[in-house]
Formats: sequence, C-alpha cells, structure tokens
Amino acid sequence: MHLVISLKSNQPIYEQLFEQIASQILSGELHPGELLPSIRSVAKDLGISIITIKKAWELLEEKRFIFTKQGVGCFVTKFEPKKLKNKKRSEVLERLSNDLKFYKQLGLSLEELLSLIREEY
Amino acid sequence: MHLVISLKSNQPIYEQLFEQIASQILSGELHPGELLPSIRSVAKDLGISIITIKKAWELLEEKRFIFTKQGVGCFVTKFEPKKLKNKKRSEVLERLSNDLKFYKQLGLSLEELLSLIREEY
DNA sequence: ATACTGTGTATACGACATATACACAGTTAG
DNA sequence: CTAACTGTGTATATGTCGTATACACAGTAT
Repeated sequence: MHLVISLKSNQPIYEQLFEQIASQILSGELHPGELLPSIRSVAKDLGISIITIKKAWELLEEKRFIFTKQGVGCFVTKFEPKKLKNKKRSEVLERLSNDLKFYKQLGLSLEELLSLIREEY
Repeated sequence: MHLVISLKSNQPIYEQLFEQIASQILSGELHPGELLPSIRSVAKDLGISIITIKKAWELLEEKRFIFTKQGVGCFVTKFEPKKLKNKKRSEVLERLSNDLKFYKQLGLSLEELLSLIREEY
C-alpha cells in the first residue's frame, strides 16, 4: 500500500487518504481481506497524527470499504466483482454529479465535455 | 441575475455564488459590461452577510470575470468571444483535472467514464 | 447634500482539521 | 502470563476558515 499526502492541497489530509485507499481497493491493488497497516504505523510513516488516520479509516469503514476488528486491525472488505463494480460506479457518480451540474450551468454541451475529457484523460 | 444558495451544501456560500455568477457570465446570461447588483442589496436579498458576498465578488474579480469601481459598482468584464471560450475551457479544466486524476486512480477506463457521462448529462 | 457605491477594519462565534496525551479494552506471540 | 501490539474513547489545544455584525472612510451619482 502506497500513500502520499500533500500539505499544500486544499483537500484535507484525511480525504486524500480516503481517496487513495478507496481507489486502491476499487482498482484491485488492495486485495479483499487484506490487512491494512495499523493507524499508529501509518501515522508514524506519514508524520501525521493518529487522529487524522483514524478519521480517514472511519470514512472508509462508513462506506464499507474496510471493516475493523478491535485489537486486531482493519481489513479490506470482500466484495463480489459485481458489487465492486457498482461501488466504483457510485464513487465516481458521487463526485461527478456536482461537476456535471456546474458544466451544464456553463452551457457546455455534452460533445464539448466529452472532447475535453478525451484530450485530458 | 438569479442566485440561490443552499445552507445544506458542503460548498461554502461564497463559492456557490462564484460558480453561479461565473457560469452566468460564461453562458452569456450576464452580458459584458453589465452592472451587477450592489453587494449590499445581494446580501439583503439572500439574507446573508456583506462580507460573504464581498468574498465571492473578490474571487470573481481575481479571475477577471468582473471588475469593480469604488463608489460605482461591479461590472461584468468584456471578453472577446474567443477569450470567453478559453475562459470557459479553463474553468472546466480546473475542476476536471483533479477529478480525472481520481478516476484514473480508480482504474476507470476512458470508455467507462465517457459512457457514464453520457448517461448522466 | 443625500443616498448610494465599494473598501477597510474590528470583533466574534462556530465548525473543522489536526495535533498531543492518556487510558481502556482486545488480540497475539513468546 | 506478560509484553507488545491493535483499535476505541476522551480530553485539551491550536490554527484556519466561513460567516456574522458594526463602523468608518472614500468615491460616485442624483
């Protein structure tokens, strides 16, 4: 598991962590049932507070990406491939829908948007 | 000019206002040279603080969407059509690029993303 | 001169993000 | 059984941010 944080970013640290782990789970980099490193060791490695890691992990657990066992640690949830795909979809949609609203307001056509994305992706 | 704010949204009020006005400018709803209502009247109409409006206007001015004349008011900047198009593009890109980063991390293919957008737009 | 405009400053409050510290409960390995 | 690990909960603190009200000043227009 590979994590990086930027202190310059607008995005709070815990959200950055959430995103990285969620995407590693959804992309298959982190495997179902896999044990995540302890919040203490991640905090130490990244040089940040345990509380911040805890918050990221809580978000992950809230959205069922992981489950935790007190005294043991935090595990990647086991999803069926179909469930995984749905989850991926809903994470994207969650982020996308506000953006699409904005683009529509701007008067951006679907074709314009698609072509922009083709260029940038 | 039509503005609405949601107190429930995660997005700060000043940002909501910025987006609405920027998009109204970029979509042609607000015309070049047009005078915006005074920060005091908008604040009164929306039932919020002048400082909040001021912040939104400052953001708009920072990004050259408007210019202000002390004692007079705030005016929509005059853009050449080409410049307007570029500005629209860069507003979209600014928002899009972090999102695309996330989608890539998720292992979402371009085709998957495009098809999702086609469904939702 | 009056009523409007934007600008600047001050103060205040609540929410949020993040920090350190400590104690407790649970688990695991030696 | 003990020590070292794990997560959980609580406390306190600080800085930043968003937003509020209030006031004064400078500029503009009628």
